[in-house]
Amino acid sequence: MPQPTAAPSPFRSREERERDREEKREAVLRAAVRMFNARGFHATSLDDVAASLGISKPTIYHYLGNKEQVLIECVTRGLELLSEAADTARAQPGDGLARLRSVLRSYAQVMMDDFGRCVVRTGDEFLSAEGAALFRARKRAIDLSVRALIEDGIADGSIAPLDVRMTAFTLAGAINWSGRWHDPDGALSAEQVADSMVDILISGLAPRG
Amino acid sequence: MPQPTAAPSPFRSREERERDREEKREAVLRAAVRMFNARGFHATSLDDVAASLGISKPTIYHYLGNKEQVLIECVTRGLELLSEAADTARAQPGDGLARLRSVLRSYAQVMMDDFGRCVVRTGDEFLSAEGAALFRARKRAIDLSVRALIEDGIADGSIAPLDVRMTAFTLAGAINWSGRWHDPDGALSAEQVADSMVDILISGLAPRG
DNA sequence: TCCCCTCTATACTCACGGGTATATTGATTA
DNA sequence: TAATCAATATACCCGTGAGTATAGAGGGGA
Repeated sequence: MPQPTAAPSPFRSREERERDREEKREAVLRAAVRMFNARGFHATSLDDVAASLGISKPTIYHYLGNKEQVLIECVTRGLELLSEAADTARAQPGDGLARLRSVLRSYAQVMMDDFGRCVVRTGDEFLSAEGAALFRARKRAIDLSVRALIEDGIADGSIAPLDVRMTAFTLAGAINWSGRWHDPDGALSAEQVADSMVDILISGLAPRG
Repeated sequence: MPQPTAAPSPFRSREERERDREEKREAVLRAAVRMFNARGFHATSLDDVAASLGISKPTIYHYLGNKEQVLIECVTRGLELLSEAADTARAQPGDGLARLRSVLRSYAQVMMDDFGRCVVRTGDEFLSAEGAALFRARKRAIDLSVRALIEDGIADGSIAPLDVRMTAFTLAGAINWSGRWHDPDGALSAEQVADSMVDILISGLAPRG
């Protein structure tokens, strides 16, 4: 006889307690990433983050090792979203350009989200040597994903024969930057901005003959 | 009877001393901007900057008010170079697209230079309220300059009728980002990179019919 | 029932770094 | 020659913030 969900017991089972813990960890990360994005990593103290959740600093240390690890987890979340966006869109049907368009749109939307923004705003300077190496490796993987797609497009004729490396950097730059200026509470949704940017990048500025 | 320049006196005149002072100030700024770019503003102490010049911290304070002012001077240098690039290129002959191309190239080259890089890497978070306001105002002026150029191009038919604001952000983003990844000691010169990026942005990815 | 494990807080330590008080040297000026 | 000023250093103060030692409260299991 299953328990009615409307009458939850105050006694928590093993899994429930683990889920609670995970939830709290996530809450810390979400609070931290918002403050990092708003004020910068160095200008945000863990006391500030704790206060914004109504808890104290040692509680944060109970869930996460140290300040750098908080940042790394945030950045990792962002990078995972980005990789995911790239991989799922890449598996869709269509020619190279169509798939690239799809990837860029997803990519851009992630960039305007909290964790994506954190990826753009976090320079290698903020991380320890090992952290920075990991960070670079993951970013490189995403870059290679995009480059592969551009190569596909060039091969099938849907993309002009451009310098692949330079094209990837140019696209990434334009899109990354949106994480800097886009205001989530503004008039334009992330989706609208993403679509506009991608259209501009694909069509270019010069009028089509 | 003019002094032969080959036999400089060890006694300095008024102007010479002022020039010396200015030179030293510049040297501090150059050293600082390099370290800020390499390690980040907060991670760079003025002791570090001083040490890299073989001087001590109070000497820096002798030439500049405080740490924020050091950063503001660096950023201002960069913004001045950027404005200059925009204004001179804008005054050239040609249709809107040609002038925009010229502006973007100069802009990109500044971005890959020490002071330009500093502009991209410095978020509002690092500055005090007044500093940030000034910073934003100057960036906005440059943005408006670029938008005006895009509007000119649309008006004269050399640029497709795009959303001006979004186009300006997209272009700026792509170019700003080069300040993050371009390695001045690498194989590609700033000029080469600038030209490539601008070509890609203007022509887009889709093959020309 | 008693112990332990989880979660949380208070209150601390300690290093780092921005900024300053003060002394010194040497050149400029009265 | 005395007074002054620019340039520089040494040695300090002190706030901030990362990280920790310790304690207490309360549920779960033996």
